[in-house]
Amino acid sequence: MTYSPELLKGTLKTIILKLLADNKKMYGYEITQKVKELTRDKIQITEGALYPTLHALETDRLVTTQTEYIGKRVRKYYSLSVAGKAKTKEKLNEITEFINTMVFLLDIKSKMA
Amino acid sequence: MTYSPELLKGTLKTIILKLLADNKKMYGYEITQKVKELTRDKIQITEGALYPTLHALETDRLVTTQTEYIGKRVRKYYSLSVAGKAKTKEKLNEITEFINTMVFLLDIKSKMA
DNA sequence: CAAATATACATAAGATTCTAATGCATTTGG
DNA sequence: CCAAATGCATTAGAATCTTATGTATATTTG
Repeated sequence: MTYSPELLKGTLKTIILKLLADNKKMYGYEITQKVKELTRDKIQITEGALYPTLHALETDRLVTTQTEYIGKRVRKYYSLSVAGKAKTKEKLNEITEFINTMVFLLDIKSKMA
Repeated sequence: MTYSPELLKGTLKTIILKLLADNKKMYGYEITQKVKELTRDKIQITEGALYPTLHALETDRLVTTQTEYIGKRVRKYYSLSVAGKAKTKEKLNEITEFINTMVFLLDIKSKMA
């Protein structure tokens, strides 16, 4: 990871929810690869963080799952529930506000449009 | 705190360094009040997080300290060392890159300059 | 003027959330 | 054929917070 890993803390759940909102259904390994690809290797989700988080989302009924077999190998797909979609909006609003606050507080110049 | 507290994790050291870069010398309580004021109460630094972090910065020689007495009450001022100034730049670059990555990944509309 | 609030430092227990390590099994590519 | 990739999962330990507690002085307010 390029960043100090502690910066990522608290953002993982939101990242997963956002990806599921955009992609309807994804499995764990696919999520790690998608994040790696989208961030050009800058964010690498570790399995020790990913799976417990996915299980927590399931426990909280924010996602539903369906297991498929690709040959003999299992693949567990995750999809947002209705509650999950609401939670995603909530989390995205929260992180947006947080980022705006940090940008102001730290006087960050962005390269973005 | 308005945000989920876990979002703040990893940002505290950078916030403190940035304030010290802008203000030459500050004491602990002053830092908490300045952050509260600048973020309109959205970020409240707790003492349990603040003082250990200040002590860690001192241990790492990123800040120097001087103690003053206001009447009988002690006040411990912190100032950036040369190494601390370099570290501040480093940390600000890191968090800037991180925020840019998150903005892209989560498709956030930011208010960045 | 007494009591509440604010100022100012500090530490400790416990919660949360991650990384690193480990484990198991299947599939693909050179 | 065998190393790397795919795919799931758990656990020990690290890092970084919150909440609670402790101590003391100064100021504001009813």
